[in-house]
Amino acid sequence: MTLAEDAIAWYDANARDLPWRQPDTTPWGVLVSEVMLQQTPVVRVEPAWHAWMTRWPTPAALAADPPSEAIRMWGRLGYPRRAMRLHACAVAMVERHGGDVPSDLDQLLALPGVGTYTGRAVATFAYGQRHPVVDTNVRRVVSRAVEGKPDAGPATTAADLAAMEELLPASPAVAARASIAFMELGAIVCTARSPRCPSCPFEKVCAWRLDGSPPLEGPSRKRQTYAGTDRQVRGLLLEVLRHATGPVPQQRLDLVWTDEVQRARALSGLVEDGLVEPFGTASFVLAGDSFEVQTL
DNA sequence: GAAACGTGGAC
DNA sequence: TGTCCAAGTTT
Repeated sequence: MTLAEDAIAWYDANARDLPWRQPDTTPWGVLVSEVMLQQTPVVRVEPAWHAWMTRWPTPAALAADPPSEAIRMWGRLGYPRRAMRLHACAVAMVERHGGDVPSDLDQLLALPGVGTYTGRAVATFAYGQRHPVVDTNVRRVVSRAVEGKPDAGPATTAADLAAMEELLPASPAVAARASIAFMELGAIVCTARSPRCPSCPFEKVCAWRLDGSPPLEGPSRKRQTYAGTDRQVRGLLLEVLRHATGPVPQQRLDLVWTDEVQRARALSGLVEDGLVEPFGTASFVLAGDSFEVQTL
């Protein structure tokens, strides 16, 4: 048995029943799920995906609404630029591809918000093509099982794709199955913390396991703390704008953060990013919001 | 290639 | 309680 075959057998018996994996899911549904899942856990994506697909069953439906509605619908999934790019992506698909999600990898990669992972994921899972699909789960599984390292180092796209290519069966359909199986394995068994090795189909062949599961050595790279960052301030500002039923006066936004310099920087950042627009002289709205001018 | 970019749950 | 982590992309 190859690693891919083991993984597929395990997947067939243990895969989660996720809505975007249903056979009747459209390529658009797959694309939406992939974008929502970028850095966001499955449990938070599921309800958001259902709501999104109900409101906008096609790219054309989303493209017909302003980006502000996409940003609102995104809610608290995080990284709201993804909502904006998904909207831009829908507009681009209407313009370039007649409202269809393209099946060609290069055309996918040319869309806003679609990078190396997402493009290959859609080409593979929505269209059944044969491409290595490498996300953080796959990188960790390959790193441990094949290379014997406790965890994947920094992403090296070309090398990561080549490593996964080595493990991929020849048949496109089976290769797609292998990719989703590796991802699922990394998500629920070969996890970053406390991997469930006794439940792993690779337990007897995993290079890391055979080496005694050595821990990661050296100090872990420091992560940026969230509290007090511009990101937090942007989040607070956007939260107010999402709930707005009209233009939000500057004075209202001033309440979310006391540091004026940082507050101004965060707001101008949101405007530069295209998430927020000035409205009149001293108010702001989500990009694309068109409120009636208030009359006294 | 590093840094920026949200949010919430688990340990 | 604070750190770590979650199907990445863009600049």
